[in-house]
Amino acid sequence: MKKKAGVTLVDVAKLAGVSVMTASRALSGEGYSSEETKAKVQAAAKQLGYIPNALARMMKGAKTNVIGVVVNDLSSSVVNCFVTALSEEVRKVDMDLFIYNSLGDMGGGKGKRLSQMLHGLWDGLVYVLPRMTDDYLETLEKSTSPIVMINYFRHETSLPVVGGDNVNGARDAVSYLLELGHRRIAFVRGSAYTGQSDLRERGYAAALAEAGIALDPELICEGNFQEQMAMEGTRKLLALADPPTAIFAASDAMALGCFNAIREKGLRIPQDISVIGFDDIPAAAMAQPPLTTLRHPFEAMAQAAVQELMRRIKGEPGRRHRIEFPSELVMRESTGPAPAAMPAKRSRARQV
Amino acid sequence: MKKKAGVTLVDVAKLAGVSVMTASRALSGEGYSSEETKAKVQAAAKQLGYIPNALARMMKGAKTNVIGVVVNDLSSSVVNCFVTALSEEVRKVDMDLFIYNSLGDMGGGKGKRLSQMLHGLWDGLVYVLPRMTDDYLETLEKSTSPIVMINYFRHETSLPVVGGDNVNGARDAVSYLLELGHRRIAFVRGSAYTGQSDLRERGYAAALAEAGIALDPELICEGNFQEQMAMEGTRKLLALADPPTAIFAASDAMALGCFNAIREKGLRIPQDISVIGFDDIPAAAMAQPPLTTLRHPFEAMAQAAVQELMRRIKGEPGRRHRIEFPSELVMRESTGPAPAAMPAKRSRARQV
DNA sequence: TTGAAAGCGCTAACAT
DNA sequence: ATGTTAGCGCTTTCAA
Repeated sequence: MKKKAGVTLVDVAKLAGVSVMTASRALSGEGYSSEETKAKVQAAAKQLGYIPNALARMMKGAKTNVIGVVVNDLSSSVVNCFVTALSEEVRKVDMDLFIYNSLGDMGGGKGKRLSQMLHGLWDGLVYVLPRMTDDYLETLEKSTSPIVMINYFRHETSLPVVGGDNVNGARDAVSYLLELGHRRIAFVRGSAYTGQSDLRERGYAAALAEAGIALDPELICEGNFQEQMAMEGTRKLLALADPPTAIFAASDAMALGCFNAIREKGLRIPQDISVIGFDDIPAAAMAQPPLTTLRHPFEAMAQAAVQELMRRIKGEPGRRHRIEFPSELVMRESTGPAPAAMPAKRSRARQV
Repeated sequence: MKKKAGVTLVDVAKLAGVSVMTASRALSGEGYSSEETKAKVQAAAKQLGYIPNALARMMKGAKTNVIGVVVNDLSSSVVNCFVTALSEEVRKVDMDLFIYNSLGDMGGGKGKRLSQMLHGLWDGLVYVLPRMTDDYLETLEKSTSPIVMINYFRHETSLPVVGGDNVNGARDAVSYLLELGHRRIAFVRGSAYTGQSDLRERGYAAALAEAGIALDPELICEGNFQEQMAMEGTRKLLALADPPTAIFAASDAMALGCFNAIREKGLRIPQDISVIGFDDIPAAAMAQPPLTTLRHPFEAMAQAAVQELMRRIKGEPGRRHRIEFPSELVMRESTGPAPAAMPAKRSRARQV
């Protein structure tokens, strides 16, 4: 296989009886060319089944008109929501979008390959909920390609970050539960990679502090943003001597895991126990009962990310280093008033 | 911006005091080069922060080592399962994988752009559950690039197709319900794009025919593979004078939609009504009750697709034109014996 | 309006 | 073990 089977512009030009350059112009519409030659060239192109080689075109102009999105875990609903929103935004600015699934491997192992792909193929990159080593982040910061991150709070970084307001979102969630009369409110953590879980926990602690309720370490349970682990954690929570009357899960997926553990025990949501999530993934609205949660403005965030990226691609200065979007409390049916407390429990709850 | 900011191999070679070619060899490890120069060049590359331009490299060898996956709807769980499985398979053969989300637009509108991207960037393409116009399919068939499709049955095609055995899977599903004593079995259709829904419906019809039960058009309801529409359809099904005792949904997502409508009516699954899905997406196992369904062997199918694609990329003849994988019945808790029939209904059911 | 030449960054093939 | 030449397919000069 010496030659790539494809038809090249040279072939088209030859058939049309013009120079390569003329053919190029006729097909791209850039520069001048008579209607006549244009028609002739287009006919030739069609006849030969000519398809321009994207690579070669990209090599010249520094622009590829492609934006890359890097994710670690495509099966995450949140990631999915962002990717879908980004796809639509990118289309609006007339670029193409390719998604690269690093399968959780960013910086370790073969991560090197990714950072190589990084170059030349894209005009810019969006990292969605990235999960990267510190080394990798450093490499990225040094890179000259335009980069924007979505929801990365693990470290301070010089890269632009578009994110939700996790602290205030979480505070709102917990305040809402407090208003409903809950006092024993559990928190299910997510994994630490993006730093979001920590912020949400901070909001949780802040709301409790404002209400004068001491933090009970028993009520904080480990999680990884996924259903399974939240289910296991909730089982333990429910087995506590003084179990919570409400659970704030750091993600909707985990909130749905809580649902399962709660039902398993024969308890009702929200009569016996309230559950509130974070993110507002599609499954939240479809759950039984529909899940109360905090909504990320996915579309707005995607738009901001793309705009910021385009600005950098065009060489304009970035507008802001960090863009935060407030999360909106979506009240559905998984939250309700705290159940009337039993005397024994009441006394224990008060002791704090 | 005349020059791309990036450091090129020329810069590295200059700094290291060697020729470009030597630098190339030292970095790639191909061909001979002394340890000394290798070290020198690598140091220079590191110092300058050199990143090879993927594009330029691709232009030479006809191979890009990239496989593209084209999907219409990334938010579909089934698509997601395939993409994830493909990502892993592709990694095993040491290629990279990029995902292109056509957002439902394949052949119409800007579809042209996609088919252009097709060229040069990829060594091969996998279309997952494609949703394309006939024109587009024809273009693809004429294309010289290696292409494999997953679960496309809409038309006969010369392209290799890796697919599940929809007819027999559906037949198994319905046979199972029949064994459980169900006689009024509804079917919720999916959208027609890939042709899978039709095949599943055929299996449904076949199983009923084998059991000597006539098809009741009232029991067949429209759907689009998604939760919402199945929910609406199920409401109508349940409002029927002689409602079904079991529902076979053409996808898990729809089966979960059925769940909602059933619960809404205060009915229990599976005591009052059984539900069976198709695909075995992750949410199926986590549902309440866990959903009985037909499992696609995602991993095996992804592997077959990648292997077939690699064979074509390497210029070897494709092994098979069409590779089918049987679906496996996964019995969970959403199916149970048919409820004892009421006299009135019994008689109607018998009339067929 | 068209054409010729140059070169993007890299590597295969052939020298040295 | 290293350097030189040439060329991938296209577009950006510049000249006609």
